[in-house]
Amino acid sequence: MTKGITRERIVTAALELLDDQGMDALTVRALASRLDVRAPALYWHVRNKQELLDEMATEVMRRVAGAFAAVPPGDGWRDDLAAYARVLRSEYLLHRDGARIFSGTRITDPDVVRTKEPLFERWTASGWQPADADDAIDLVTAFVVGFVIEEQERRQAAGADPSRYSIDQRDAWLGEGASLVKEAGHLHDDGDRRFERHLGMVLDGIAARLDA
Amino acid sequence: MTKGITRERIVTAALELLDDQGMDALTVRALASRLDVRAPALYWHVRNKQELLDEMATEVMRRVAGAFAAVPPGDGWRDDLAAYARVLRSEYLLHRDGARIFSGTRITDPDVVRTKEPLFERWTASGWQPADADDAIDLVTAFVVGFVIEEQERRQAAGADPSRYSIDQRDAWLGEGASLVKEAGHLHDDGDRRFERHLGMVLDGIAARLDA
DNA sequence: AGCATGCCTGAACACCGTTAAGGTGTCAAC
DNA sequence: GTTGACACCTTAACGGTGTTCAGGCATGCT
Repeated sequence: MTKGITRERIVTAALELLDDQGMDALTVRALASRLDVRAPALYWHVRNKQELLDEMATEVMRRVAGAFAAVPPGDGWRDDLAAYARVLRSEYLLHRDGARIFSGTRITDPDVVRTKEPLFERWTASGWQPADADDAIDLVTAFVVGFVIEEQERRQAAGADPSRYSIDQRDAWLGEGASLVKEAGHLHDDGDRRFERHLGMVLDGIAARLDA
Repeated sequence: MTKGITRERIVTAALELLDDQGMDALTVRALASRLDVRAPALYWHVRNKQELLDEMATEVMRRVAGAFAAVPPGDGWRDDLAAYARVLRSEYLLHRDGARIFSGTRITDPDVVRTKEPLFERWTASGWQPADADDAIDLVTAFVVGFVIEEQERRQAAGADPSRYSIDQRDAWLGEGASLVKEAGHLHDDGDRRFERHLGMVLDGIAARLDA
């Protein structure tokens, strides 16, 4: 193992540690140990733990931008937005509690923000105002964040206590009555299909407002 | 100050402490001190800090349910959903980092979940399937969560470093080019109007799929 | 009177993020 | 070839965290 510690190696090791052991185990000491180094060594490269977390979030968004750039341009804004939503979700899903941890954090790298420019160019060329494009991206982002937070919480709770998400268990927990709430729970699906269905509604809503 | 500590008093005191001082200051010792008691005393009433956080989240959702129940029934599902979205947002906004902290946490009180029943009754009576109602509520919830997470992050960052969100500062940070991204940033609005506009799009999307 | 039980305290443990002071290696200058 | 500067890492330590444990008052039941 090479001994040179760099800011980038710290960030990628931190993401690995997060995935392996979860947020609580992401301590400075554990991270240092994974890099074969003592804890204070990290403070030479990073101001403090918060800066490390910001850097991790930026790295995740960098990967989102990279993965999105690799997707061939779609046939209109709807394809583009759908591709962005899927990329964002899958990048969040790669990391434990990814959506909760990495959403709403300040991006520290301007290049990541600038990847939006080609999108804006395409959309304005087809008649959108920049403000519309901004609304559309932020709305889709908000939806994905909210969706994946709930998705990951559900997944994690099911992993920790499988009985918890059994239908019978839930019905019993709900007690008497509430038959429609129970019924809805029985029909509740998970995963990609649900995501695509909800995403479709969001895109329909954008279309209703902004499409000519 | 009465000396009897109860689970409820702990939870409300914890919410107050969170609002006053923020998440980092929400320590077991500080909370105990606010209740005129030493830290280990709390462990008689609460298993551990995680359970306390779950209980806080449930309390917030209980207040959402209460506030929503106080709203007169709307004229169709769209009014109901909009009212729910507004109540949820404002309850999140009441607490520092509310959306990030309280979203996607397991609700520990079945009564809170059961408040959805009357809504489901009204909507199915007017033609919706229970699965549709479930989709609609969850989609709106996801949107509100994502929206408010970003809203609170922005607000907090602006408070900590006002220059950070100045337009000139941002343009300089973005560097050369990216003119459309910059322009969109200039037009970006905040607060209630933005929320209502985005909420309207989400509801339009639901209407496009589920309305007859 | 005695005993159990409910609720709280004091002391302690292991671990956390972070800082301070000091060592080792590398490389440039003289 | 020695000296000095600097980058990078270590050991030691500080204050604070969540949590546990043994004990200590009250209160109420037998």
